[in-house]
Amino acid sequence: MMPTDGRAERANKKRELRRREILDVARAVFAEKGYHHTHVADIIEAAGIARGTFYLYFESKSAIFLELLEQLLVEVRSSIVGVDTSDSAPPVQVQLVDRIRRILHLVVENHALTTILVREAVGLDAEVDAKMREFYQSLHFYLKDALDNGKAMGLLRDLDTEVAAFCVLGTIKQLMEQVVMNEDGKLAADVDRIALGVLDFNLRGLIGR
Amino acid sequence: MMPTDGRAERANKKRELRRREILDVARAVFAEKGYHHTHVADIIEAAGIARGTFYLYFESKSAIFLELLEQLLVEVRSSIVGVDTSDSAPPVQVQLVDRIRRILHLVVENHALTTILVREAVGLDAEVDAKMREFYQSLHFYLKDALDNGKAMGLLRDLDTEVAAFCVLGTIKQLMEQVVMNEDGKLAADVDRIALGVLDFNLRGLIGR
Amino acid sequence: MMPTDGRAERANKKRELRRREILDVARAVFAEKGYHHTHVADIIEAAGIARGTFYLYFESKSAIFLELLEQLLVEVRSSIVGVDTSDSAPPVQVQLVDRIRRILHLVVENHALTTILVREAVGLDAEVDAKMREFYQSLHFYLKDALDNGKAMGLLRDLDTEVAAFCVLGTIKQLMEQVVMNEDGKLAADVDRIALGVLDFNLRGLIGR
Amino acid sequence: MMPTDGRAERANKKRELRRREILDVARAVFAEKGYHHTHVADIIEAAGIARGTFYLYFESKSAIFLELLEQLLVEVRSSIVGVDTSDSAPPVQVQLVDRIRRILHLVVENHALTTILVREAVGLDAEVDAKMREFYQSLHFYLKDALDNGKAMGLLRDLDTEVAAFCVLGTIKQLMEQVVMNEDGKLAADVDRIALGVLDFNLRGLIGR
DNA sequence: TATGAATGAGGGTTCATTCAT
DNA sequence: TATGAATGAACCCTCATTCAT
Repeated sequence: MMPTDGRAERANKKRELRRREILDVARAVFAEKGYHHTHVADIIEAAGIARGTFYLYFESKSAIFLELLEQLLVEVRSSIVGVDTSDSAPPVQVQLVDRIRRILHLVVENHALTTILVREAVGLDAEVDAKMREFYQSLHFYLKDALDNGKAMGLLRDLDTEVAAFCVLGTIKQLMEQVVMNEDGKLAADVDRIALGVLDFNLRGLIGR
Repeated sequence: MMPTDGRAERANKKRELRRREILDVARAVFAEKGYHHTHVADIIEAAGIARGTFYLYFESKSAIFLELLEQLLVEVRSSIVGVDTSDSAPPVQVQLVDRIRRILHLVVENHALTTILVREAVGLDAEVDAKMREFYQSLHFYLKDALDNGKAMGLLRDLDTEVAAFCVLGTIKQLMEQVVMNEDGKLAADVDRIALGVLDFNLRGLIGR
Repeated sequence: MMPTDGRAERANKKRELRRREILDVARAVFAEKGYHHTHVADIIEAAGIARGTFYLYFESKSAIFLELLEQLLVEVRSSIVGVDTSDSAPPVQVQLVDRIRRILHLVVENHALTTILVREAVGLDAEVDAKMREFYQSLHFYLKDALDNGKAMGLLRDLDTEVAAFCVLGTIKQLMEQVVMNEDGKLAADVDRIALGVLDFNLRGLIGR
Repeated sequence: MMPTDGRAERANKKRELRRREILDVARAVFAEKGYHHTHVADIIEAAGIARGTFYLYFESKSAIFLELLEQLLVEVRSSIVGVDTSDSAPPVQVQLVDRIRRILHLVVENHALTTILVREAVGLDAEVDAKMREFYQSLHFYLKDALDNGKAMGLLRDLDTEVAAFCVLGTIKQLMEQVVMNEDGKLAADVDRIALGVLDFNLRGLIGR
C-alpha cells in the first residue's frame, strides 16, 4: 500500500534528520547537566519540539542516553587502532604518539560526549551501566591483547599484562577527565604537553629498561 | 540545665551508636544501589527505623551521603603518608609497596565506601560534587608535591610532575575501581599481585632508566 | 513556530477555561475549609483532575490562593467608586446607599470569595499576608481621602479623618463578616435593612449634627 | 492514700506555677508567629522544657491555644461593664470614655493576647473557631442589649439596635487591630486620640441629633 | 514528674510517560 | 506525524503526639 517510493524515502530522510537533531541537542544538554539533572523537558525545549514528539523518536530518556553512549563508544573504538609492526611501517613510538593524539583530539572535539563518558560513570539505568562496564572491559581486553603482542615481539619487557593494561587504561581515563574538566578546552596548548607526558609515562612503565 | 552526668552521657553514647548504625546501613545501601537509586525509604527500611527517626539524626538524604563521603575521604587521606627518606628509614621502594598495600586493604575492607567513591563520580548534589572534585584535586596536588620532592632529591628522573601525578592518580583510581568491581573481593589473593604490578608500572614510569 | 491560528486559539481558550474551572473549585474549597485545612488533594479531587494537572496550571497551593485573593480584591476595589458631587448628580446620600448596596451584593454574590477575605485574615504565607495588609491599608487610605474631601467641601463636620476612616472601615468589615457568616445568604431580605442601618450609622458619625 | 496534705499542696502549687509559665511563654510565641506557624517545638524551646513535659500539662497544641483564648476572652469580658444610669452616677458620656479607655489599655497591656484575638480570627481548630464565634456573638448581644436599654431610657435615638451593635463592634475590632498592628505600641500617645475619635464617631452614630 | 527519642500519617511537589486531538 | 494537556507514581520532608526510661 505504501511502496518505498520517493515520498516514503523523503519521509524517512526527514525522520532521520529529526532524530539526529534531537540527538545532538540531547548530547549537549546531557553533557552540561548530567544524566540525572537533565529532564526530558530540557531536551524538548532545547530541541524546540513537543513532549510527545520526543517519544515518537525515542523510547525513553534512558534510551536516548544509551544511544548517545553507543555513538560515543563507537567513535572511541574506531580511534583505537593497533600499531603496525611491519618493517615498512613508521617506528612504533611515532605511531603511539599519533594514537594518543587521536584520542585527545577526539576528546577535545567531542567535549560533550566525553563529558558524559567520564562523568556519568555508573549508577544510571541498569542497561547504561552494563554498556559502560562492557566498554571499559573491552578496552581493557584490547589493551591487554596489544601488550601481549608487544611482549611476544620483544618490544615490551616481561610484565603482568593484565595489570599493566589496567594502568594504561587508568592513565587514559584520567587524561580524558582532566581534559574534560578544564571547560572550554582552555588548555588547548597543554594538550600536546600532556599527551607526550602520558605517553612517556606509559612507555617507560611498559618498556622498562 | 542538665549537667553532663551519667544519664546524659549514656544518652549521648546511645545516640552516637544509633547514628553510626544508620550510617553503616546507609553506606551499604548507597554502595549497593548508588546515590540516585537509594531512597530514604530504603535506608529506613534497612535500618528498621521510622521515617521521622532518620531526620532526627540527619538533615537530609544528601547530608548523610556527604557525611559518608567525608568519612571515606578522611580514611583515604590518612592512609596516604609520605615516604621517609632519612638514612635510617627502610628503602623507599619497600615503603612504597607498603603504601600501596595500605590503600588496597582500605579499599577491600571498605568495599561499600569505596564503591561510592568510585561509582558516584560526579553529578549528584552540588555539594557532593564539590567535595569529590576537591578530594581528587588535593590528591593530585599531594602526588605532584611528592614527585617534586623526589625529583629534587634525585630519586626520580626529570619528568613533568604535573602530568605524571595525573598518571599515578589514574592508575590508583583504576586500581580501586577494579577491586571494587569484583564483588565480594573474590580476588583477595589477586590483591597482592595487582598491588605489585601497579607499583612496578608506576615506579618505572617515574624513575625511568 | 506555531502561529496563533485557529487551533492554537482554541487551545488557549480551553486552557483558560480549565484554569477558571480549577479556580472556581478551589475558591469553593478554600471558602469551605479555610486555607490551612484545604489540601491540594482536596482541590484536585473536587476538580476531578490529577495531581500533576494542578501544577500544570498553578505553581503551588499558595499561588492559587493568592490569585483568588487578587481576583477578589480587584472586584472589591472596582466596586468602590467615589461619589459624584457635581450639581447635576443625584444627592450624595442616594449615591452612598447605592455604594453600600453594591458592596453588599458583591459580598452576597461572591460568598465564597468574601469568606476567604474575611476569615483568612492573617497568618498565611508571607505574600498572602502582605497582600491582605496592603489591601486594607489602601482601603483605609481611600476612605481617609474621601473624608478629607468631604470635609473640605463642608459636607462633613470637623472630625479626625484618620480615625473616622478606621471606624467606617470597621463597620464595613463587620458588615461583610456578618453577611458571610449567615451561610447561604438566608438573610437576603435583611441585606437591605442592614445596608441602610450601617449607612445611617456612619453618616451620623461622619456628618454629626 | 494521699491526703491533701502539705506536700501534695506544694506539689499542686508547683504544678500550677509551671502551667502558668508555659502558658505565658506560649502566649508570646503564638502572638509572634501566629497559630499555624507556631510549633510545639517553639513553645518547649522557649519554655525550656522537654517535649513530653508539654503534654503533661496540656492535651495538645490546640488545647493550650484554646486556654489562652479563653483567658483573653474572660479579661475582655470583665473589662466590659455597663454604664450606671442612676442619678448619683457620673454622666453617661464620661463613663463611656472610661470604658473605651479600659479596653484600649487592656489591648495595649495585653499586646500578645490581643494579637491572637485579632489575627487568628477563624479557620483554626473547630473548637477554637466555635469559641471565637461565640465570643463575638456574645459581644454583639451585649452591645445590642445595652443599646436597647439606652433607647428605652431615651438616651439614644430610634435606631436599629441590631445593626448599630454590629457597627459599634466593627469599630471596636478595627480599633484593636489598628493598635495591635502598630508594633511595640509606638502609637502610645495616639491611643487617647484614637479612643476619643472612636467614641465620638460611635456616639454620634448612636445618639444622632 | 520529667525527659527526649521514636513514631508515622500526611503534605506539597516533580517528572517520565501516555493519549486524545 | 506532531502536539501538549493529562496522568499518577514516587519522593523528600515535617511535626504533633506517644512512650520507654
